[in-house]
Amino acid sequence: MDSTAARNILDPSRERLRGAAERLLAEYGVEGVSVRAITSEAGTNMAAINYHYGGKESLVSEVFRDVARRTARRRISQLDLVEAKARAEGRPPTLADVIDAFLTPYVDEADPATGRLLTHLILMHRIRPTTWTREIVADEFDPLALRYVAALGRAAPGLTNAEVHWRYHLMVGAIMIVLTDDSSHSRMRRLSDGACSPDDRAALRRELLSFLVDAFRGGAGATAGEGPSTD
Amino acid sequence: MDSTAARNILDPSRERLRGAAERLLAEYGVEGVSVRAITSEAGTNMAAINYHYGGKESLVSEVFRDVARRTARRRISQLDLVEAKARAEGRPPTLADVIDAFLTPYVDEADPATGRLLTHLILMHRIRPTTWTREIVADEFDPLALRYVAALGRAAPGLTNAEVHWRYHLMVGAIMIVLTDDSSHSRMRRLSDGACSPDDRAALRRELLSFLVDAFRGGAGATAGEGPSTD
DNA sequence: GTCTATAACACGATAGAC
DNA sequence: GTCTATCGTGTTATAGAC
Repeated sequence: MDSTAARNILDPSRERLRGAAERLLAEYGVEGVSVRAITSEAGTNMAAINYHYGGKESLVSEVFRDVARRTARRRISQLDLVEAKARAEGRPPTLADVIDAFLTPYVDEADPATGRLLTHLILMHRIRPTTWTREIVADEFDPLALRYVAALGRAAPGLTNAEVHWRYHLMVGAIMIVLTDDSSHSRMRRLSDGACSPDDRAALRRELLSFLVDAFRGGAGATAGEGPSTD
Repeated sequence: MDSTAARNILDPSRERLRGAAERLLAEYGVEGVSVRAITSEAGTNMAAINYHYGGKESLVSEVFRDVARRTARRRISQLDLVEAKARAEGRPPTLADVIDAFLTPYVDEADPATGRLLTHLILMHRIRPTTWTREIVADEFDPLALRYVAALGRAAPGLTNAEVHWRYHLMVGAIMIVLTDDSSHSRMRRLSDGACSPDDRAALRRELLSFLVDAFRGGAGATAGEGPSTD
């Protein structure tokens, strides 16, 4: 058994392609990565990508689907956790509990590449939706979203069902923008003269949480009356 | 003077290229539109794009810069308006006034293409920042952002300077996500079973405004105390 | 100032040897 | 299962006629 054979058994080229694609996609995005770059990073030849996956698109969609599924699972189990805890204490989960559960898989991400792939997928889908981004979002995130919308609705009884839906999406947008503030050229750091930085994960979590809790709680009675004065 | 000359005087190929680029970029995005498509739409030959603009990138960056500048101007003048009105009434602008001024150029956009170009620019910059997206955002939007941050800070005295900065960016994210919910495949409509739709511009404005007013007012005293129960 | 024609290159996909 | 070599198509950029 020569060394090539040994390497291939331990880490066959199919898996190496996946790993390479995941690394490169997180850094450069779909349009920024060629099959040549992937196969070169993986140490295989170009044909391998078509042999194992049937084409670039299948490979990247598989990578993104996996990331989406992984994150959705973490979010679901996080919600299970806070709901079980609240039930054990004989109270409904608070708004902060639910929002925090939603945030945790993003903010606590040990592997930053996962977060980047995820934001990349979602923003890509917003800019130019394709069949495969639509399928991934619908398959992997729709059930998750419905569970959270239900939980948020219970925790914010002052909001109508439609309001909770609107605010769920607005929440996702807020999270996306702050997670994609490129830390080496952070716009927020520049504008705030250093007072805010996306690298400060504790602050990020704290600010997101308080912003969102405020945003979801407002509807619970406190807000009536202040419209723009032009009304 | 033949008809070609007449057409060229009234609408020279340089201008036709700009118009074509603007239309196509709004619909298909930078990576989705080729030089061939632009020149074909403009009724010129391929070389014209290099002759007049020096390349595809220069053309698209010029288009995006113009859109950014146009929107920034509208936002600034909208803020001037509410500040003047408030001053005339001897009161500071309310949170709702300021946020509504920020929203208006997006939501009331008569030309939907402008809004699409704008969200496209911003999300593109988030996914894969390039030198030219960075320059446009910094040049055209930074002064605007600082003015709004200052106005928001005055209207929400309960928030620290850093909190206002954080929330400004979170606000932008919320706006972006809801403005890019593709109306022909709206995720929000699907998840809410039709209760929310991005086509309902009045609802969009109303929900955005109430969400954001709640989010910015929360810090003004009402929020202390409710952290996630895991604290 | 505008056009045709084409250069020079990068891309993804594939055929066929091993 | 892996490789080399190449095909066909796309891209931007440019040279040169008018």
